[in-house]
Amino acid sequence: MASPDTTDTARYNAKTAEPKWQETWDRQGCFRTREESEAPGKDKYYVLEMFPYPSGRIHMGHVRNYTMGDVIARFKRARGFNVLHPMGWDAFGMPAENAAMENKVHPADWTYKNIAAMRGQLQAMGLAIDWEREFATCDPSYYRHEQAMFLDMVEAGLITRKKSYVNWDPVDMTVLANEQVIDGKGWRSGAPVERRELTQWFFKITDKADDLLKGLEGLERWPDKVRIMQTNWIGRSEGARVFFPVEGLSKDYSLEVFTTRPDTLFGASFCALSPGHPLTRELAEKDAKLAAFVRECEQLGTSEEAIETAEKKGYDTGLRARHPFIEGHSVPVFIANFVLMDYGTGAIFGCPAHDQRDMDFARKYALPVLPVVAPKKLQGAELETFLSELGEANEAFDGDGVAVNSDFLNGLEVTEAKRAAIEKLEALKLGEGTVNYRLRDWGISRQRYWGCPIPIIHCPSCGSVPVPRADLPVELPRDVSFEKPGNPLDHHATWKHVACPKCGGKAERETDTFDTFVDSSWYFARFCSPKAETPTDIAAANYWLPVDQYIGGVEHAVLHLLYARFFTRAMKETGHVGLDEPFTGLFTQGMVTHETYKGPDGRWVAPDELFWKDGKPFLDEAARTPVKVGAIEKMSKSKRNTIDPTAIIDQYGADTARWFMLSDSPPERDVQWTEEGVEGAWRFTQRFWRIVTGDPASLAEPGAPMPALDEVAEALHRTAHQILAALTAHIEALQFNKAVARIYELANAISAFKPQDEAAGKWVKREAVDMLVQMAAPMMPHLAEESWQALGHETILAETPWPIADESLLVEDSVTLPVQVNGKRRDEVTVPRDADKAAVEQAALGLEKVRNALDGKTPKKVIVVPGRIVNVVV
RNA sequence: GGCCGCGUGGUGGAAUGGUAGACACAGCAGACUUAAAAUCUGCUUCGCUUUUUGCGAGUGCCGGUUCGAGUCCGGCCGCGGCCA
Repeated sequence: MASPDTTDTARYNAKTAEPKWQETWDRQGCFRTREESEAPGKDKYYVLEMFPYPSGRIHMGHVRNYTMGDVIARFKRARGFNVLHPMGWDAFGMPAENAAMENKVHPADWTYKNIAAMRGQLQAMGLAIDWEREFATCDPSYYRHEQAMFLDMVEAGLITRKKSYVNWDPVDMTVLANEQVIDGKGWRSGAPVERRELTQWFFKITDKADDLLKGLEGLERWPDKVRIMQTNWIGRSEGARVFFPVEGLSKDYSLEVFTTRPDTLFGASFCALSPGHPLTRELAEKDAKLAAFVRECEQLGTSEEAIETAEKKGYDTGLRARHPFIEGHSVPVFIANFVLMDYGTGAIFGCPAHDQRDMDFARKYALPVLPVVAPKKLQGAELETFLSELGEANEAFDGDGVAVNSDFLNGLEVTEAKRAAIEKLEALKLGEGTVNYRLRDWGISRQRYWGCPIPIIHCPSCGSVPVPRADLPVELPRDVSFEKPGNPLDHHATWKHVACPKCGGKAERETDTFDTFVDSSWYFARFCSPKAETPTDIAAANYWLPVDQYIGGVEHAVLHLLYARFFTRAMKETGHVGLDEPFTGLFTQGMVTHETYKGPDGRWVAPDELFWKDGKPFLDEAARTPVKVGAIEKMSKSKRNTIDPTAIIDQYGADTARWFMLSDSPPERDVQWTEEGVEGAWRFTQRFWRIVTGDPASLAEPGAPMPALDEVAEALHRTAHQILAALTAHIEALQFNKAVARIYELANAISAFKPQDEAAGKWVKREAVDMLVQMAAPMMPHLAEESWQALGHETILAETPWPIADESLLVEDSVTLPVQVNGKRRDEVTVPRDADKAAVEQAALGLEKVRNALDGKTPKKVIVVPGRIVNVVV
């Protein structure tokens, strides 16, 4: 085939056209944001794609994400909205420090260099972005406001400092996220990870758990999937706190446990404490064996999964806990590795018959298994059998049923029994009904350099003292070394030693920095007034927020989106914004995938290293070494199945890449990158250009008055307006693949158009071609501008209003209805649109094929759905 | 194991309960060309029928609701995601 970068003048040359139009848009300030006062009578529209981490190069996922956002931005602008469409950089984080350690480059230099490279790549995509609002979260001019808000939030009681377990890498001397722990070892050092207790800063997100849960109900333009994931993550569960007085201690002590199943209290056969429980600590001080057991537990990771899959282990303290309901009965107290200090009260009671974990534990330590719930339908002998089998079983029964062996609860169904048990506990003052959440407070301390410093000074006499506002920002020191393991801020010679702002005595800075999720929890608000002297300009924030359409990967369904929702509430409480929910519309796009290839040595082979012969890939041109085609997977460096967007843009142009990313696959689903697909997209850009410019003499002058239309001209006229209406609805609904199909349909209709009357033909073809170009503009903006100009228009398409479909052309005068006999299609009948049912029925029954199908029988019933279908029932 | 989503041609995918397969990719045939590429035209769910006309089957499987089911309901099978 011809090379895409040919200079043939009959071809559309993306290589020259694209930079030209990018420069024109830039020079004319087409995408500069208009403040409220500059846009009277316009509604605002804020479209935002999740901002990228500056890794160094954009990838196809970015291309897909930013193309979708750009289509919306351009479309909404053409539809008369005042649009905010900004871009920035999620610029703090570990990869910069890794690069510093590996390549001896300063994290700041590495980051800003990457930003410059990626900005250039994004600009080559021709995005309708207001670059004047760009910022990076590692700019002190950004993070100073984050520090100020942190202090506001400390004052507002939204933040707490407490101890918590972390994954500790003893070699790198750093805290690891759960996903950095692989098989219990640090991902970089390979050293066994320890659970360690550190004092850290926390946002009190659990205080807002109910509010965050309720808020989800109002987010109607969010995918249900994401709302369900957040609901599960918050994990609200109703249950009870129960007190078990402990015997065998020198003091009076009641163990507080949380349970979602107070109805199974009569089946309790032990209590278990978390290794981190205060009572455990106390006991461990006098019990070396217990202390050793606790240490062993701390070798385990902190993730629920790690704890869940580990072998259940316990340590019998010898203490007994008195049963709240059964006089004179007590159960043993264990320390158990599967009890989480962070969930509930850090202590449970075990009812082995009705909880699998408790069952496993009971069998291991030979504890009794007493069934206290049975399926309702079981009676007499069947019930006896069920209960005795469960008593011997290794499988717990956690289904619904009625209480048995449970004194005053007997016969009550689970829900009823829970309520009755709670009432009794409250009457006995041995417990109460309570709500527990799976959600934990958001720990934001990171023992790392490349993050926003926490603006606190620790003074031996005054405690944790906020850095005075006048001293903000607390800037990261530039002169740091990554030679030593651990946090460079912690062993910096001078930075951390300061005078206490309160007493003036010797004090030390907090050397932890913020979790980068903090940075991304408010950037959308900063975009409203990126240069303001305060974190937000409240008027600008009130105007632009909420984000009307937010677009990003589903991998952020829980953490980022939940934190941002919390942070917005916290900003509202501290007076920085005026709303609770930052994103009214959310769209989660699918991944970009590609085939994978494996060479004979089992190593992954990149697509551009292949030689194709007879549709099969080889490692060499002579086709001697075959390559195995593997699964279609998300593009990733490790599988070597990535395609570099810049290479594609160089070869085919940005419009081709954009068009391909929008074609075929529904945007929420994964899209497979294929060579054929991108070739097809490129060929269409050329065909588009030929349709528009191939025969200028066949088009009327722009703005020419409409002549009388003959039948064929009228048909194209209608088609164009119908397609316009459909495409407009598709883009509104973010159904880009369908919008693409409509463009093809119109292109096909124009190609197939055979005018009869010359004047009418010229006029409707001009209209159809103009519309085609305008409709394609959000998706292929450069090609559309070039076409628009070639069509003789004086305006810039980026500033031209969206065309309006003529409603009267959307309905046809006559309709063709399928005619079924007994639900089977036999023929079709064309009738006037407003024909009454009797007339349609008569026309349908008169059809020869229908009569044949009836075979002389009399119709029992004829169903006529106007404008839809006729069904003759025999 | 729980929750959620998805199963439609060779492929990606269309289809307010109303003509299943729009649109595209790939493939095949033809036109143009010395030839190829590009481009243009046509065909392309499967089976039966000599081609047409036509007939039959068909949206993972089984059943149900309905005049009518890819779509709604119940049960199964398979795949994917999240949580465990």
